[in-house]
Amino acid sequence: MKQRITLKHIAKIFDVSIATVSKSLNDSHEISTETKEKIRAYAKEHHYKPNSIALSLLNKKTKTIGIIIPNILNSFFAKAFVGMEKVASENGFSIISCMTNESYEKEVNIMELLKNGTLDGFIISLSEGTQLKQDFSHLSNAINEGLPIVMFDRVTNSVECDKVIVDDMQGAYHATEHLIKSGCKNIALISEIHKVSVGKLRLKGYKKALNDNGIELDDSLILNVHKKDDFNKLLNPYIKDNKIDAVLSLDENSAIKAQRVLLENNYKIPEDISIIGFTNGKLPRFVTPSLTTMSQHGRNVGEVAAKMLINRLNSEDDIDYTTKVIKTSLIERETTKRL
Amino acid sequence: MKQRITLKHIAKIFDVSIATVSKSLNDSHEISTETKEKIRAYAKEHHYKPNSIALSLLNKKTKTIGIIIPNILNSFFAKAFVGMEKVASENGFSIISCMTNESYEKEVNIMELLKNGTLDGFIISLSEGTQLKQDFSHLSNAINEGLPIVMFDRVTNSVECDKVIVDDMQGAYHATEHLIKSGCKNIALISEIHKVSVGKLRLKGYKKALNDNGIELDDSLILNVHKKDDFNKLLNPYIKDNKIDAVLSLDENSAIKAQRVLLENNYKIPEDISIIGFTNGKLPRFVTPSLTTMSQHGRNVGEVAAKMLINRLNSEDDIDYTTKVIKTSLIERETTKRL
DNA sequence: AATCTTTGCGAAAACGTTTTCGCAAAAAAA
DNA sequence: TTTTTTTGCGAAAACGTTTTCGCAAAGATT
Repeated sequence: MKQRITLKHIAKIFDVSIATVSKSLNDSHEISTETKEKIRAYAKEHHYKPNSIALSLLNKKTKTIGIIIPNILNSFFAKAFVGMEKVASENGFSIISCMTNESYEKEVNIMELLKNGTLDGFIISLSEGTQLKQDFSHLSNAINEGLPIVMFDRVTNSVECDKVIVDDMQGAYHATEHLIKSGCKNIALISEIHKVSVGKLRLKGYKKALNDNGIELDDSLILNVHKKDDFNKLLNPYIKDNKIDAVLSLDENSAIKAQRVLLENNYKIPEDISIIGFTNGKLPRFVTPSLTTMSQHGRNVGEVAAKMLINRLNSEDDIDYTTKVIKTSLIERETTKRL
Repeated sequence: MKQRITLKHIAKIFDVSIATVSKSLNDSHEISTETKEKIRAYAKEHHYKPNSIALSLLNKKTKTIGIIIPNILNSFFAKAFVGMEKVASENGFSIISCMTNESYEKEVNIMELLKNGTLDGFIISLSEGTQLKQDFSHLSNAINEGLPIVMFDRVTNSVECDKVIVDDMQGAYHATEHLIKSGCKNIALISEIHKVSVGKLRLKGYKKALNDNGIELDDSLILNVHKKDDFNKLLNPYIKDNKIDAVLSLDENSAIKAQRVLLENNYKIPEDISIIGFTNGKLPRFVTPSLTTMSQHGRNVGEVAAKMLINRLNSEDDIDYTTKVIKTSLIERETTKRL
């Protein structure tokens, strides 16, 4: 285990000061070409790399951003993460990442931990726990301590900062209207995410679309489910009486789960019943029949969020906070009728 | 944008030296209770947090590990990542993560960049590019510079370090044998990953199982495919002549793609043809019929890898390098016949 | 009253880097 | 030759922290 080479080492070798070495490596005009060349040659040969910790301490900048997401196994977050990683890496930033597993406590702890100087700023999507508790002081504290935040997807109005959101309401509205236009009248809404902001907005879009199209809202068609729920049981009452002719799922999984149950009950899709889901991962594409979904363009969301943060970090003066809205788009596949 | 509070600030407030402040906050017996209490109270009130950059510089330890994976959208890597994050966070380590997108250049660049002192060690799964190029000097350099590495899944014998691998050969052997025992004789092998170590090992297992069970190897049944290939075209020759009665897929996607084509061609699964895939993400579980897969226990792989690295980092003396093998297990679902 | 011990604190070094400023020697100009 | 300018380099401070050592004052022991 060799010692890492430092300016001091090199200085000793050539019997010069560390200042001279530093300046040589930075190609300062203060140093003679001769000296510069021999020092740079030596440094190169021995793979000298400036210690970035020392630089961070000096410059009070770490060129590192913290990304805090609820769960990387969710394909929307995974895609957003990929987008951020791309932009960060293009701009010479490193990424420190954390998963909150939807826990408020983990979110607070991890942020407290990372406020210790290792980071220049945060990109975060709120955990379910945080959105339930409605306590955002860990976020405002970070901003007060000089650490800018970009919130994406799951955001809150209670914190003033840059935001990147998906037009969830509009997306759900669009999806619902698409179902209506293709002849569906009894559209069940299934959601595992009724507790988070995003879920609420999508519900709003669903309701508005029904209303605008003269369909009365039937509360019994709104199913707020949990991850472990048995979809067979859940859907049974509706299937028995042929009560529904479409399913709009607000999250990644429940559309697929519903589809399974419907297929098992010999429904023809999309003839008897149409399905639209949210979040466009691999799943909807590969399932049979392939699932029509609203794409939230996760990668794009991530790219935009990272750009916003990096812009702010790179700019001298204060920029006004902005909120960017990424448009969803409907990816038509086999679970909906063509209009 | 407030200044972050430092020892110096506090020292000035109470007109003491920074040494006194530091000692007070660390509850040193050298300082009178009175002084300690007032300083600690003030520090707490003003949310003082020691600057970890300064500490890192002092201790030459960053409590941060670098995780380098080809692609987080692959569910095996995503799961491994989750496992690592869990273990790291439990042990007070932060994670800096990077995706190579299978590129040798990106892998080298990112490692060079991160060798600058920000990290205590690496966990890496080699990119396809690196496995093709067979140039591992960026890895051995890291080790020489005192940065331990744990390699997982895609490893190489050319670098001596800790490793966590899946028993790929045994897994493929097991899967193949399972197909044989359920009556299959013409088992097609489809692989998108023939270029990487893991794919080669699995192929070996497949061949050995055939051999051990007295089935002659038919090279025409081995299909090395590419991500963008059209599976319809690809499988057409085999379908036309009913040439195969089973498919063993070595990667995450091709089993699903093959299944689609087979279903479209009115094969009954598993009666006419059985399918087994590798990598147990959401996809195989949700697809209809659900897909029998070899689980590689990604989360477990990740946990073990992180533990190995952290153990090494936390221990004073040199530990011998070890390689841990995680056993795969067959998850029987609907694409294989029950034995 | 003289000595020894304890208590409470500060000075300074160390981690690795960049940068400002000063200064001597060499080169150029007078 | 004397003065001015340029060239080449080093000393020192700064970033924020911990820790070792030294030292004075107070307290305890003779």
